[in-house]
Amino acid sequence: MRSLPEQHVEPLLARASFHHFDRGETIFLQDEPAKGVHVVLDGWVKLYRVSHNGAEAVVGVFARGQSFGEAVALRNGPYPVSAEAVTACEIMIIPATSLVAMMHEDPDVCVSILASTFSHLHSLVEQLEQLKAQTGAQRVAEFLLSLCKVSQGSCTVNLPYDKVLIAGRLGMKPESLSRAFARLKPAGVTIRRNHAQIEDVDRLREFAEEDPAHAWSRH
Amino acid sequence: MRSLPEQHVEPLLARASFHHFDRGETIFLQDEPAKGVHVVLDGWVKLYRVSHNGAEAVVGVFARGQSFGEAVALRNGPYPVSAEAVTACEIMIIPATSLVAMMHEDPDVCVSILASTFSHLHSLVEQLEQLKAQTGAQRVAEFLLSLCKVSQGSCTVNLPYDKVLIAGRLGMKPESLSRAFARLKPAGVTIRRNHAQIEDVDRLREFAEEDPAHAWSRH
DNA sequence: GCCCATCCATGACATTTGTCAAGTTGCCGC
DNA sequence: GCGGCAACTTGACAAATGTCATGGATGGGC
Repeated sequence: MRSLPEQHVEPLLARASFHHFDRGETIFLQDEPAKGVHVVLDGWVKLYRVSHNGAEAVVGVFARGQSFGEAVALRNGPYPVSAEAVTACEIMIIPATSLVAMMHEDPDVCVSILASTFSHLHSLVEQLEQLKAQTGAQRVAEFLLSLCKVSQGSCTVNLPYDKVLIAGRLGMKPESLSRAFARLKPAGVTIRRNHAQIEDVDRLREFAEEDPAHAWSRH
Repeated sequence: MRSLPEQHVEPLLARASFHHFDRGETIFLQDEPAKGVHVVLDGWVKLYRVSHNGAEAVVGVFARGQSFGEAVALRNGPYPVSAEAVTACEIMIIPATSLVAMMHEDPDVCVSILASTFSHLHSLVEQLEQLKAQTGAQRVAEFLLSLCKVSQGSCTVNLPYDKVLIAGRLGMKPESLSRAFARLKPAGVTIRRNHAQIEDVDRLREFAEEDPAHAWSRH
């Protein structure tokens, strides 16, 4: 939603509704009818699916400034995922009808919405690639790199949410995440509390991109 | 694209280009600039990503009548995935400029495009859920069920493409697919050549939805 | 300060999956 | 029919991950 043309922001804000959610509170559930586009003003939100057997698969974690539910709101369908506040949250909901009205006035709004939807699509594709092509430890490495502001040298990053959620986001159990952290130690990563110290970003990147199949052969 | 309002089909067809691809031929590569929306007229197309270490992750397999590349074409960005003809294919490419022009005339076209993009999004979310929450054998079971036309009783389905691709689509190696097929035998599935015989659809569904963690406990 | 709940790390073990190698099957051209 | 190729299956083994149980650290409430 950040790409929305400036002149349209005001009227949308006027028709939006604002909500507070406490940590752990459900924002909406899978299969509920869509209320509109959700924009995170503050806090963290996770999107997840619960499968038949009860397992939970985290599909995305959203921070301040990000939005979700564009496509589903405009189609007026049911949510394909559930949403839960991971921390206390402020959420803005823009009713689909406002967006539709605006789309009729200015087709560029379509492109903005498509842009946002596309970035979700892209993120899902990346998650799939990582799940299929990387080991747990490598996914953790990528995750740390994505939080890292510098592109070389050393760096300390803050783990943005608790480890159970990080594990879920990366498609593993918390125990596996712990072990993955341990396995990153030789690559120069130290975990203390909710901080991760990276000795050398390039070294970590190399670790993340190496072929898992050949990892053992190098001594 | 099937949901496109009727009156717009003709002008799009007039500006579209048509292409033939042989089996195994590359349709486009990741990071190439997008040419437009691709519609499969005949054959099968796979979308995939190649990660740093060379592993290939299949992200989608498309059949006659399906389209892909909507969002990326309209954003004018690079493809996030590569596309390859799995069988000989006929592909129609609709230039993004035609779509943009049409969007300006009729905002409902936006909704059609969003609908298509959304269904891709949904499919990716489902894949993620399955990868994270189900065992290989269960994913194979779901795959067979999705090919199955009947909703109960017995059924014979045709495996639409070769097993290497099925394995890739389900996030496993061909060897694991073979073993998964073997494990489905007790659930009433027999594989012969490229046909799968399902004794009882409900029984298979039950197998697919059972909690993998408790699978061993039931004798 | 102390207790307790929560989060996290670790170990032992079962299961699953990948890897490598070998064997089987069916198909095609001759 | 025969060779030869490609697709597939199977087995043995190693690595990765999940499961369950335990114990340690941290931080809040009293």
